[in-house]
Formats: sequence, structure tokens, C-alpha cells
Amino acid sequence: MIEDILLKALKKIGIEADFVEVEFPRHEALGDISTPLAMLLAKKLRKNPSAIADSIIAAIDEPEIFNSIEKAGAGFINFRFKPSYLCAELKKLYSEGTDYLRPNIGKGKKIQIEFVSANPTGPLHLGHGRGAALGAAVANLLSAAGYSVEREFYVNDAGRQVKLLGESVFARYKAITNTPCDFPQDGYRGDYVDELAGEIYKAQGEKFSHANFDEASEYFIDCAYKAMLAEIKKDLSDFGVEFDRWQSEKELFKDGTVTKSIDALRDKGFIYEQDGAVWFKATAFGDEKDRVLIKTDGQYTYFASDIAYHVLKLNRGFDELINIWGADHHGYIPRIRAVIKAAGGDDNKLVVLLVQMVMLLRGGVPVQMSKRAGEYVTLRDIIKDVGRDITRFIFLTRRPDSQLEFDMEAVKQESPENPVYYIQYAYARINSVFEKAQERQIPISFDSATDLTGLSAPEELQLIKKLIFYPTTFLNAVRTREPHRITFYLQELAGLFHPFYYKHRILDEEETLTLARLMLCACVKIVIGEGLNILGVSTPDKM
RNA sequence: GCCCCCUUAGCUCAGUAGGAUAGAGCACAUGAUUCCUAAUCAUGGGGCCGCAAGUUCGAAUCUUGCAGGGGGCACCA
Repeated sequence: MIEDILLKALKKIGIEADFVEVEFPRHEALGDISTPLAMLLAKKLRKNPSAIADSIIAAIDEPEIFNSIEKAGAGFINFRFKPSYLCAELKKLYSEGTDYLRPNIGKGKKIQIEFVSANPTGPLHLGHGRGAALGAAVANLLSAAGYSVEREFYVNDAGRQVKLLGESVFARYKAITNTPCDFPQDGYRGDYVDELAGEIYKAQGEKFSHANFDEASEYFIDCAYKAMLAEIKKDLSDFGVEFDRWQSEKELFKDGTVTKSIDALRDKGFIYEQDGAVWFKATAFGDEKDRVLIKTDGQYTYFASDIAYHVLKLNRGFDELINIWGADHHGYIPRIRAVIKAAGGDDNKLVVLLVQMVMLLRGGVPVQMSKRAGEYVTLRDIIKDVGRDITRFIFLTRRPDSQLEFDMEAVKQESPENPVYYIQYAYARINSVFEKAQERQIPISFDSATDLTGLSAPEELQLIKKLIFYPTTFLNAVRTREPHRITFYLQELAGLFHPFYYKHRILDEEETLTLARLMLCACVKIVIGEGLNILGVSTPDKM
């Protein structure tokens, strides 16, 4: 990679750096690839950028790679590759495949990524889908970069919300058995609650018809949240999102993790009692107020088990803990950081990626959702109506921290021209070319001796340059934990492939050129396949 | 009142460890298929980067203030 060459040159002139920025110049006439490095160093070294650029250029000795290296503008260094170098890199890409595309910067470091973690009290909605798409893509990204990644879903199966769900189902059950009781305030009113009650009635008959909730609670809560969790698992699986581990909150209470981690904090003096409640001294670690762990009624707060959960994760030896949260939880970050610091951990290990709200529209009109009335569009509805690939792609075309409008009509109307199809179509097209090649019995075999000198048209050279730039884009995406960089790269790559395809024949040329173009196509297919896999979007052979 | 995110083309959005003349898709207009997939390609119009000041060789990007939109400030989860 060109980054390595630059780093080597910097070292030669006595500058230590671990990252250099490389980009495509704004206009192709300026060069093939470019770096603003000299300008960035100018401030640090207190020298003028032009002089720094000169010394960097002088320190690069790679006649095999570059046709020219020029200083331009305010201090850019622009490089032009030798065609022979581009061809050699293309062959490397082809033969090394993912080894070429995935520079290993993770080196086996352990990262855990916790995402979705929706309460098992109802079906997933679109916002969960956004978290799921992002989390899965970030996990794929990190794992491709050589990190050892664990995907975890934290199940809130203890506490008030699942109890409320059980109570709601119980009330519906009682209605079926004609022994009505009051529906809980703030209870869950979706159709699924009635369905659950119906199923329980089918299985248990009148067994609980004269019970009150306290007598039946364990059964109803258990039944209800487990059914919902199964639904959630199925929805995620249909969305193409898998987890390695499901951590139960209830287990943390059962096995003593909660009391143990609170005791540990108490030993360090960060726990105190006041007004009949037990508090954590979060203000000692930068939070704006202390937080309650055990309420005056003796109940643990959600935060108590969250302490246990994060301490447990820390102790499991991860180098980094990524949490993907809805933006409405942002106020929660300081107290979790406080917990980690109080427990003696390094809070830099915690990386919280906030996902902003999704506004669901239908033909420009906001879709009203009311959890109370049980009216809302579920993720499952969206997958069925819009499709999985489009849905995931849309989420990964936006920065996570900006609000997103998801218009079900617009997204579908765009359909034939949809960017996701544009990319997939390039993939399918290439596949079809290879099928045709096989039909025509063109002997397809590439190796290091394949003659690529015929690839000289601007469309071909641009494609090659884009292809061998993939690792740079990939590393930037990994570094920032931003999969959408891959999305935009793929659109650009497909945007170079289609014009190439339109302008040039692949199979009707003389054999050397045909083979060269086939090899180019093969590489485009490899890179698009790699990128779409990371995004979790399918790679159809035919469209 | 305090805190966080957002504001870029008609629409949806990229671009921010400060860099060259600010990009893409959609929509709109015109044109291209006897030929490997037209879900494609070519050409065109489109912009006080919310407003104002500051930092400097240079600001969509950093700082401050203001305006608009969203979210958060519980012994709820």
C-alpha cells in the first residue's frame, strides 16, 4: 500500500507517524493518488509545506511504482502510477483475495460488540433494525480486520418491563376466561399480547382463571418474554443478523454477579446509603449526580444490573467494549464510564456508538406509532414490504449519528434505480459474463503471467486504481467504525464498472485482451462481493 | 434552565485528526440497445455548506454566539 511507502519515507527523514492520509485527487488530471501529508506536518514541524513535500519526495525511491511524483497546490504530493505497477497489483489482488483486501490491524485483539438488546416485551421496530444493521456491519468490519469479535445481545429478562408484559398477558387471559381483571396501567396493548394469552389459554385452559396475578406471575412472565425473545431471534435471523452470545439479566441476579459487583464497589467506598436507598457515587467519576442502585422499596434499579453487566464484560478480558445504543440513552454514558473507572477499569475501552432515531414515513407522511394503542410498524413488516437488502443498505448509507427518514413508499419507488441494485447488478452482470465465457469455451485461467498490458483505456485504469484503493477505504472504515464508508466506495466502484462495461466488449476481443478484461472483471466481483458481505447485503448471481 | 445530535442542490444524503474549482443518488430535460443482462450508458441545468463573528497561509470541517429540528436531563426501563 502507498501508505507504507509514505511511512517509510517519513522514517527516512526522521519523522515518526503511524498513520498517513491518502486520497483520490479531486481531478484526475492532478494525479492518480494524493496526500496532504506535507501540509499536515507543516504546523507540527514549523516548516513550510513546500519544503517538507520536497524532502518527502526526495526520500521516496520507488522507480518501479511511480511514473511521477509532483508537488502541487499548497503542498499536496501527487503520484502517478506506472501501468505495470497497476497490473501487478491487480494480479496480487486476484491471487491473494481477502488477504489483500483485509490488512490485519486487529491482530487477534478481543472486541465485544453489544447491540440491539431490545426489551423482550414486543416485536422489533425499525429503530432496532438500524442498530442491528450497524452492529452487524461493524462486527463484520472488525472481524475482517483481524479482531476477534464477539456479538452479544443483552436480554432484559428481569425487572418491571417483563413483569408488565406478563401482567398484560394475564389480563387478556382473564378476559378470555370471563374472569376479567383490570388491565395494568402502562401495560402492553399490541395484538401479540392477545395472541399470547390465547396460546396460554389453549395450553392451560381454565387453570389460572381464578388465580390472581401474584399466584400466576412467574408462569405468565416467563411464558410471555420467552415467546417474545423467540420472535426477536427469528426477526434478527430473517434480517441476517446473528449473535454469539445472549446474556440474561436475570442470570446476573441469580448467580450473584449483581451483589458481588456492588459489594466490590462498596469495599472501595463508592456505595452509600441515604434516604433509605443505596447509592453509587457516580459524581466521584465525572457523572453529574449520584445514582440509585436499590430503591427504598428494596427493588434494584436497572442501573444495578447494568453495573454488574459491564463489570462482567470487563472481567471477561476484552480489549474494547462497543455498545450500540439509541441516541435517547446518551445521558447514560457518563454513569457507565463512572462504573468502569470505579471498578478500576480503563474507560477508554468503552466505545459507545449512538444511533439516532428513525422517522418512518409513508409517501411523505409520518407513520403514527403508539405503543400504548399497540399500533406500530414492525421490522418484520418492513422486511416483508421493502425487502431486507434495501432496508439494510439504507441504514448503512447514512451516518449513524444523523436522524434518518425512512419513507417506505419512496424507498420502494426508487426501486429499479436503487443504489443497492446498482451495485448488485454490477456483480450479477460480471457473473453473467463469466457464464457466457464458459458457454463459448473461452479458457479462463489467470496467473502471474497473464498479460494485462492491454488494459490501457481510461475506464480500465480508473477501475484498477479504485480496486487497489479498497484496502485504504477499508482501514478508514475500521478505524472510525463507520461501515457507511464501504457503502459509498461500492457505489463509486459500480459507477466505474458500468460505463466500462458499456463502452468495451469483453468476450469479443482477441484472446489476450479478453482474458485481461475477464481478470479485471473477476477482481471487481471479488471486491464488490467482499464489500457487500461486510454490509450484510446479498450478492445475487442473477437479477 | 442544562446536556447531546442534526442543519450541504427541489428531495434523500456523503464529504469533518482543517486542504486543490464542494460531491452522489433520486427527481427533471434530451439522447443511446441488430452486439457479453437497458436494474445500464451519455449530456445538461441546478449551491450565501442554517446565520454571524473568531482562530490561520487556508474553514462545510475547529472555537464562540444565535436560529430551526430531534433527543435526553427519575428511587422508569
